Amino acid sequence: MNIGEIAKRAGVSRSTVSYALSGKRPVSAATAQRINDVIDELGYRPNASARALAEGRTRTFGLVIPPASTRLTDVQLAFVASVVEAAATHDHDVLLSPSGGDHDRSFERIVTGRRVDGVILMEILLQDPRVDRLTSAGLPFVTIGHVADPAASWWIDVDYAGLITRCVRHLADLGHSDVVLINRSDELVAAGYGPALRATTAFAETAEECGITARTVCCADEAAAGMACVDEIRTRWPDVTAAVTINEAALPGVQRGLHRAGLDVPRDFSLTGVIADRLAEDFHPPLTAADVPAGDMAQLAVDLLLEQINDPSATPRHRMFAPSITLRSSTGARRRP
Amino acid sequence: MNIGEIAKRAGVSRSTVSYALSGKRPVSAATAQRINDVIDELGYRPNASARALAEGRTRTFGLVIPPASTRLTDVQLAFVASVVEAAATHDHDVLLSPSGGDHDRSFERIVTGRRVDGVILMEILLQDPRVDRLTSAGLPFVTIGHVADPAASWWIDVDYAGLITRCVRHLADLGHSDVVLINRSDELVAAGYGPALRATTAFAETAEECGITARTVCCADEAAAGMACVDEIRTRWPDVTAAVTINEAALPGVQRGLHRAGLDVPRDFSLTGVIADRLAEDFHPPLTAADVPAGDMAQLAVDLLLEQINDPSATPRHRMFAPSITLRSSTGARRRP
DNA sequence: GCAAGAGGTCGAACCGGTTCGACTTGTGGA
DNA sequence: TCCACAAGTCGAACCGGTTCGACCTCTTGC
Repeated sequence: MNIGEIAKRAGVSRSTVSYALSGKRPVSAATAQRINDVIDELGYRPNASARALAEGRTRTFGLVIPPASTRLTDVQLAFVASVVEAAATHDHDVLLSPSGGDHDRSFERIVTGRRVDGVILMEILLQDPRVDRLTSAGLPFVTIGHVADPAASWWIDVDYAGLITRCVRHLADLGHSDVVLINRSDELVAAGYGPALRATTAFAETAEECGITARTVCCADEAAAGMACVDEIRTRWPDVTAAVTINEAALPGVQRGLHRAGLDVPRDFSLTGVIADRLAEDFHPPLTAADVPAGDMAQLAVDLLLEQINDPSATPRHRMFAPSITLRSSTGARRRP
Repeated sequence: MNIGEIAKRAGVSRSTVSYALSGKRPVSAATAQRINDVIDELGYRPNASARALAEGRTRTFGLVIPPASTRLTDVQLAFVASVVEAAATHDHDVLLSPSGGDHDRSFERIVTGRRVDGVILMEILLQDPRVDRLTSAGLPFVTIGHVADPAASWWIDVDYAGLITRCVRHLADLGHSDVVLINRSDELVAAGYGPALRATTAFAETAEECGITARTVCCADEAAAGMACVDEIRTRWPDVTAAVTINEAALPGVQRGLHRAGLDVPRDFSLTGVIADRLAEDFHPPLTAADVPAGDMAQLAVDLLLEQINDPSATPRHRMFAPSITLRSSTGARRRP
């Protein structure tokens, strides 16, 4: 069931079979027909490892996901699924590699072992050792989020700053004068996670511009933390009447915390942020939020990666996504007591 | 940066380098030292494709997931993450393949191209063409869920029948006499999705045994359907006071539907079923449910697959998981009107 | 003192593809 | 009529590893 067997049965040489399959050199119609008949009869498909070895490309991408310990958010999950789908349309496969934590062996294996032609890195930090590693290994990659020097690499990002600005303005327009940003975890902020930093800055700036009071709180990526976070907000800043969040995973807890505190959304408290559309719609009430276009981002990430693989000397391209904010029903005018 | 280069610099033959690396034949301490020095200096790692070609094994598993269009449930997501992690501890990688929809090219590529040493199949049907395909290709595989002839293949499953039975008895003990099973989608049931069928049967049988009235309704895997489903239940069978579900994805909608109908859980309506623990805990109120041990299942799936790969003639093994039901606060005594 | 066997190393073959150079044959233009 | 060139095919080299058989040397046991 290898190419030699096909060649023998079709009465041609191995190279002719290869050319018939790839079309890189002309093959007579009669020969091609005979070869195809044999292939169909035997259900032959070339061995991927052999092909990869000879061609020097594996037709596989690596997708580096956050470690399994941190549960994937809805946006991330949608992104992963879409990457696999987009890769499939280009006849490529996707190798998963959890990163951070102890799983750096997996990352190393993929990078050094030449298992993949390129890598998509999720959740990168402003200073990310994995980026340096890929650069020194000369392996094409696209990051979700950008690093210190935006012009030097290929990336896709969400304009967190712009979105947060719009969320804050929206709340200010509704009359809120004390708002809080529910950020992602302390550790992530400390590690230099771009979206968290940009959100913080934009939040503070826009609040000042609108003349309203801004508070910020970090919250681990889990429901329990979200609940605790609401308690913290209530006790530290009882005047806060609205929250903006980029922490999807904490949302169920936030919701529960508000409910337990006897606060109705949006009557007593407004809630908005950057949230996957499916999640935002599933909430009750449905959340006014910036819907991250995970599918489009995945598609583009794959396209950029392929572009880079096909032309290693191409100049880096990138793209900032600025999704619009969808008005649903979790934000409302501030009630004047 | 290939094995020949290492050999040259260390002043030995390529085979000696190979043996030094694999330990399959003894190499003198001095030689080994020299080779390792060179390897460290150059940061050499063997090319995965070449190794796969020579060894006849790729050290990669295929994980066949439901297509991207159907959003993964929490249990499924946890399972995927755990499979990747378990594979990593054995120095294996995981190739993702969405299947079921149009993406069977991806499945075919993985199977026929010998890209993987074995496959883990999620969400299989009682009659599943992919199982036949893998069998005829002679590729080791483990299924999550079992097929018609349980003794003939390797699988892991959750004892849906047993769990549903316990859920129903639990509700019966609490005094409920009209209960409904919120099953997964019509299509899945029609396609012969095992868990859905077993749940249906067990539900009906246990209800009869307990002398209570049982209703069953199918519900698509999404929140909106869950909400519609509650409406349907309320209008068709107003006497129903409790629900058992195996449909995680519909839960947010079910919850919202109950809330809109003015029903408090568990005061007016009890809710239980087979649900990922994290999801059950994040609900309000937290759900009394059978917690599917996704992590353990993933670990075992990987172990079984490796066992099969290492000894293709081994007799099939399987395991039925019967998680216990965790009492939380979504079930309560039926209120006698 | 010698055979048996273990330790250590090498060269060559092999895994299953792709690709290059060369060869043959047929065709059209000068 | 002859040449140039395209079409069609083949054999060999190559990609980067692993593994087998053979060889040499040094112990060890009888």
